[in-house]
Amino acid sequence: MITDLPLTVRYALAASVCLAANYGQARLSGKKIAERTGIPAAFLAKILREMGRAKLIAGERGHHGGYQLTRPPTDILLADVLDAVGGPGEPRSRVCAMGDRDCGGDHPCPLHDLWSVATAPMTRLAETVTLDRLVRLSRKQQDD
Amino acid sequence: MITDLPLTVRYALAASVCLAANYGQARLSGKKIAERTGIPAAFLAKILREMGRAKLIAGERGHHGGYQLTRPPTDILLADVLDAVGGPGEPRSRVCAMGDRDCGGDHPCPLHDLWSVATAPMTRLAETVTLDRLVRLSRKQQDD
DNA sequence: ACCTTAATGGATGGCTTTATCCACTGGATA
DNA sequence: TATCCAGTGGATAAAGCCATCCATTAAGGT
Repeated sequence: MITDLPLTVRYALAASVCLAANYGQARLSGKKIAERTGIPAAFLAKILREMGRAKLIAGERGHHGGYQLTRPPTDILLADVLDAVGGPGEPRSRVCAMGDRDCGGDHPCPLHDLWSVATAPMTRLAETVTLDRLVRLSRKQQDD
Repeated sequence: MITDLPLTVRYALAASVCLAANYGQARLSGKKIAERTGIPAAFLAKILREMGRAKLIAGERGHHGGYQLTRPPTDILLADVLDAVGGPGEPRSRVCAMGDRDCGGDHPCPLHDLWSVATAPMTRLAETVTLDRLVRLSRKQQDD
């Protein structure tokens, strides 16, 4: 319910993992990524462009063109992917869990502390888990 | 970033706490709630209607009309407020953190377990914290 | 050179969210 | 009963998100 991510973000994550699993090998075309992930190709293309602008991936055109991660998957955090498609300068980040505009510091809203604690694991997840780890997890899951 | 709630939800929470703080006293008009919370009055009215349809609050018209909680604040969970304005039948709840449509059970996405664990505290918060508790927290915060 | 492949940029459309406004209804008071 | 107050319902509109399409650009292969 609350824990849903925008589609754009989820697609970006799926595409990143796909590229991470392929790291070191030949480039992956947008079409291939779309096939493997099931993401609508046209929309994926747009998301890949955003990730390219954020220097997270690099696209090469032409015959053996396609996309590649610009850094090894061990160096890319989920937060990097999130920033690439969500930010920078997201609309609501500075506003607290309740409507309060000047929440924080002097006049925290009643939810403030509870919320911070409850959301910390998610933030921490994004800031510590690498693409490499997701790839390894996905390989492990295919074994059973 | 990811931990943001839709404005509608945050306004609903703020209004609920406002009404909870007033529980047992005279009804609160939409205008008063708007003043106290800083929420745009017209938009708040719409949200209050939704909460009314969900039987969370009851509106009375006329001279001393206004809104009241239908149950004591000790009986209302944050999840109740969330459901009132968000649900039932939210769009994406059934889809996992990555794009995977048939994530879960047999073929969980690589993020599945990590995500479940990381989001559990938020879900738990919503399902255990009452409006009464928020009111008591806010009173406490005014003491300093 | 020409054709194919494939990324890139921008235009477009539909849907949802955010927000406002108006007409109507119901209750209280004078 | 006239009038004011205040919730209710629906129409409307602007902004953002989801998604598609097309023209352009660049690189390889023939």
